[in-house]
Amino acid sequence: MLQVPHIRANRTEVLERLAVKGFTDTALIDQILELDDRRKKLTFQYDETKGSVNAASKEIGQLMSKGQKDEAEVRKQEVAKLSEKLGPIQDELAGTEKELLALVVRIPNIPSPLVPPGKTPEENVVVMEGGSKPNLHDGALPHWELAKKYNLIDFELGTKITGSGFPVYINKGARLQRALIQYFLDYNTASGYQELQVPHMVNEASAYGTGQLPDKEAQMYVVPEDGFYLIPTAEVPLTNLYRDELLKESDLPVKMTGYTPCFRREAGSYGKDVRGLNRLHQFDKVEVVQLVQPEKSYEVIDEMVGHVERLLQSLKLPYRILRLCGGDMSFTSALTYDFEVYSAAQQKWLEVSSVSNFETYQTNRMKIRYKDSKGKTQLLHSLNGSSLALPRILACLLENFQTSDAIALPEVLHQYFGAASIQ
RNA sequence: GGAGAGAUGCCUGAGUGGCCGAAAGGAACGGUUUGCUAAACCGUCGUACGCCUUUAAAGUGUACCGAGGGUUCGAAUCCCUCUCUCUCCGCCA
Repeated sequence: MLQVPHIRANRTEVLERLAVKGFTDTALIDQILELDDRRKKLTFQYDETKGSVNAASKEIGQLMSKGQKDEAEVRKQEVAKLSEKLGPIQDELAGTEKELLALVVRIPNIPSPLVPPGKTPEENVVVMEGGSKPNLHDGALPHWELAKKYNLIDFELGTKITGSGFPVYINKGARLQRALIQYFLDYNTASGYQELQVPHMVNEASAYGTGQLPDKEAQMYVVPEDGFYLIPTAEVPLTNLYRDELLKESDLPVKMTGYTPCFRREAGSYGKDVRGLNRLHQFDKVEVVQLVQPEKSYEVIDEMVGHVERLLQSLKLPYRILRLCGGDMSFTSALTYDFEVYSAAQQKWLEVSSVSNFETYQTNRMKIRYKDSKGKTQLLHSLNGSSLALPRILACLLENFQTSDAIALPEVLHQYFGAASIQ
């Protein structure tokens, strides 16, 4: 969430920038500033009153120890009266703070000046296109047909044991998936990311910390009996590892990577977009997360984009990088690059990674801070990206590298997969 | 799941109603000393939110001793609820 003092100091600019994301609720901003004023006034009132009570209480203690009981009794009566005022102030203050928080979380992150204007995905800016689209032979198949032909994935079986959107990977399909995970993790750790295995369920505080709650509750699977949420991405547990931490500058940058399954309800999805591996309720993903000094985060996002780009290049997949426009980027992001790979048989681009800088939006909520060289405590910037989401990569590998009687895998995978092709 | 013990600052650990934002030791940081390392000595060593202030610093107030409530003029300390950790037993990959 945004920092109220920042909104106060830059009200006009904040509003201008938020408009890029389609946020124009000036009234909300002003309401927040008013509530914050009230909060300050009440805090002052409470502190003053409580200060008097504390001082008087100390006197009573001294009177008692001197044996002046009568005088102490008189003072007690006075202080009790003063104390009575405290309760209502405290209640009002708590109410104000709660109300304030509820409003502040409704403001999206401020888009960076790099964010192009626009409302729809069509207005995203292609900043890079790489690799080349294959010329498929006649009778080339979409990946769900290939998965059947080579017995790699059984979608019906998944439906039987769980439901649609939960495929079962079989034999070489399972092995290829494992090879990709291994390759991606190795690739990330070679760049200095620390590998972590984290829980696949998180508590409410964690889901709140990265912004899944309160807004996106409907997108998550919930275990109500234990108050847990199945993670929609490794970003949630990984970033929350540092919740409420105060880091030293020497701890930075924090670079983490982890493989996890991701669970998404995808309520409202339907149609051909969900065909095959295009959109699943459970899928595997390797994620990278960084926590860095504010002045470095835009340098770091470029570095992360380059990191993911080289990974895609190594897989020999045609890809493009989009800088998302204000209307298409997520609520919590300040700048996002999406990576898409070309699914040759479906003849469409599939998103396989999303690299974002959240600046202090997440860390303010999670209180992830560090002490800078001057000894000043300030919020870190958080960034994350996928490197990479598995199913769509798998789909593109199958489709793009198919021949009439095999799938010829890119070279980097041969060793991990244990073969050069799927027959 | 049953029984018991516990939760204090970066760590260890004292504190059972006012003199406690909190002893002591360690770590860390700064300095002095030093041929180097080490040691010794001196100093610093929480966070948040207010107020004051031209920003900052300084100053000052309030809150925080697992979380939430309660008793009291006054709570780390007493009471209630919850969460978590540890030990033993049971169960188990």
